[in-house]
Amino acid sequence: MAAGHLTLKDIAREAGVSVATLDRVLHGRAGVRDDTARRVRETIARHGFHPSSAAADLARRRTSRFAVVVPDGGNLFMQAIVAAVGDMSAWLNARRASAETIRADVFNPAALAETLESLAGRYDGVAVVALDHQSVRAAIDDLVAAGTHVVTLVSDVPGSRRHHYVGIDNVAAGRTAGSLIGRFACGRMGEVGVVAGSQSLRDHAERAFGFHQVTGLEYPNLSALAPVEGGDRDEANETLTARLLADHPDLIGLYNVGAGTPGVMKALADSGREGEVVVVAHDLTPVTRRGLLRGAIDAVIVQDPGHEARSAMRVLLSLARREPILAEQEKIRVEIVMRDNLP
Amino acid sequence: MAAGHLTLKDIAREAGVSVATLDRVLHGRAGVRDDTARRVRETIARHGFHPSSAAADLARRRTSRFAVVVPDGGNLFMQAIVAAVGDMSAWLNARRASAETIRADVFNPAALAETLESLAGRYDGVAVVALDHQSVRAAIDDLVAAGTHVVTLVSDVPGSRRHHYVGIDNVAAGRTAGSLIGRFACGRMGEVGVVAGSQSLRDHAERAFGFHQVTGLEYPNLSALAPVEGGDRDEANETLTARLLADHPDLIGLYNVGAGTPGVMKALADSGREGEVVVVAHDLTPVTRRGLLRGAIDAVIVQDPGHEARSAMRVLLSLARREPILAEQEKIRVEIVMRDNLP
DNA sequence: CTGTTAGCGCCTTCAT
DNA sequence: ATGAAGGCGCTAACAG
Repeated sequence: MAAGHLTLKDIAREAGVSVATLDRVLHGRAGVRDDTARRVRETIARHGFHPSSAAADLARRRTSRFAVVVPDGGNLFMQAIVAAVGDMSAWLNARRASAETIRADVFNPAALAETLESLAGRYDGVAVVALDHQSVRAAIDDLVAAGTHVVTLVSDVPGSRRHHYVGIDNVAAGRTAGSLIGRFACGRMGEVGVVAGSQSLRDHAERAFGFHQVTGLEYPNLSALAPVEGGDRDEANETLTARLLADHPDLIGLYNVGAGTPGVMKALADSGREGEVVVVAHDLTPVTRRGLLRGAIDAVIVQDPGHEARSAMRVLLSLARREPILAEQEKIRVEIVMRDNLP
Repeated sequence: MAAGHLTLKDIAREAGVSVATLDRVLHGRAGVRDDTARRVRETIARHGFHPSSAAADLARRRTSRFAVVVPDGGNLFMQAIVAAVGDMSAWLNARRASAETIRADVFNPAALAETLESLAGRYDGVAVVALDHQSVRAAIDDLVAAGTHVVTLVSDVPGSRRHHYVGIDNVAAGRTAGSLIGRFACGRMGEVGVVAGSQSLRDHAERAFGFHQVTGLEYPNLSALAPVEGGDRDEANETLTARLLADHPDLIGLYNVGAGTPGVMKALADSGREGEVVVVAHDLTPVTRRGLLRGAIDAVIVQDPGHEARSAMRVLLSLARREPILAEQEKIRVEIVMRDNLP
């Protein structure tokens, strides 16, 4: 490991070829005789040579335009994603890349698909908070076919040809919520309410599935109710939760699968049963944060929106530059946050 | 946000100066009249201009050598850090930088200090798993004074002049462990054993502190015992844990603060009380992973060694390049891992 | 105080 | 199938 890093020229000279040939080998381009290529590769390997990414980027003079498609009228979580993307503009700019966020009606498959279609050709990469639906899947496949790199963000579209999914394993998140409520219930007998945004959102459905899986199999003392859907809206969630509490006097747990936690907490507080009911919710917001601190919420399942936004941008950039992506680094974890490990 | 990114030349022309002057302003170097500088800065801001980092890196032709100082005979966690550093070599190499790992006797302040001293001048940056001790602190300060960038890794030395700490808030980690055991104990009355590596390791001491803080204040049903020290060794921990279990028939919880979890689990299994005692440990290893899966361990507090190693390298590189570091991105979280969110 | 200019290491035509 | 040579945008001498 000496000083003065080696350069293309050094390796070329040692391999007895020109830098052009070396470059061809380095990038697997055609036009090199097999044995020449072999000899060159051997020299590269022997020195553990890696071309300077700075020089490569400079010479390639490639610029990339990315789009981030998020729900319009998004909740705090989505706003955090948008903000994080904005915070990366300087970073992207220094790398001759840029990102724009685009609002779309994510609850409307046709509209979302149309928005995606309209992006073809105008962007080198697209990150999209997607709805898992036929037409959306088709739109994603079309984009990919047109040469655009696509990553799904937060909510995946597994059947599609998207290059990468940036987000958590939502079934695992739901299972985690189930275990948490199961443990915190301490063997008490009772029912557990599940409030979701919409079961047609893949992430919500998967969370609810994981949740029921664990409570059903491992906590016979608990009976998890079928999810009610409030569209992630505070008022709807408040009404639904109030009804849940009224209808089930022995409700001992609440799992809020999506956004709209303020509504759930409001109804719980109004019922006077705050503290008696074990509550698990998703995502850190001022409301969930306060809920944790005063003991009204027992745990929050978190996926860091900043991590996700940055990961999406890094992945799109790597795809554009044809660099390998570090899987380990890009994996988004299901985090459990309690009062004591609040970030 | 049009296409063809702007360049130094463009901005210089528009501001009516040469690229040299622009460069001076851009890097806050002296030799520019105030009003010229102001005018130039205005032009830069108006265009949201960011110089191409690729071109800058290339022109600067700077190479950096980093050292990562880790405990010799390290445990699995330390091995993971070393492995992660190794995995970054290609990445670093492409950026004209390199990292070597150096073993040191971390439990011996004098030896560690001496190792650190010996690094002065030979490296541009040092990441060190430090022992919080006078002589180590002095060695760090000397390194910094000599112009070497220093980041502490995993265990901090707060009084020192290190540029950055890469690691978790260990008091918070201890509190989290306390809350977890408190909740999982479900109000049962009893004692909780605390096994540490050494109270003279700052991270262990802080975790134990946070743990006692929470159990003492919020779980009157629990009485946390004073920490016993097994030096992170399996055999010692096994002996200590066996004694703990024998001496305290009403022990209902165990918190293993450091490494050596295999010893603790062995003793617990042998006592036949596995499953009755709530167990919280640190770090994911094959043993803690298996413990979680079969229910012998209730939760594991995790700091991702891969994240930490990468963060340390990124921070050292940013320091060397005089780039700002993204605090939000470099913050290491206290993660709670249960069976269901095992990564 | 300000401007000119020669590279940095690689990629990419264009010749051969 | 291979080589030669001109940039890419920025930095750092060196002039003025």
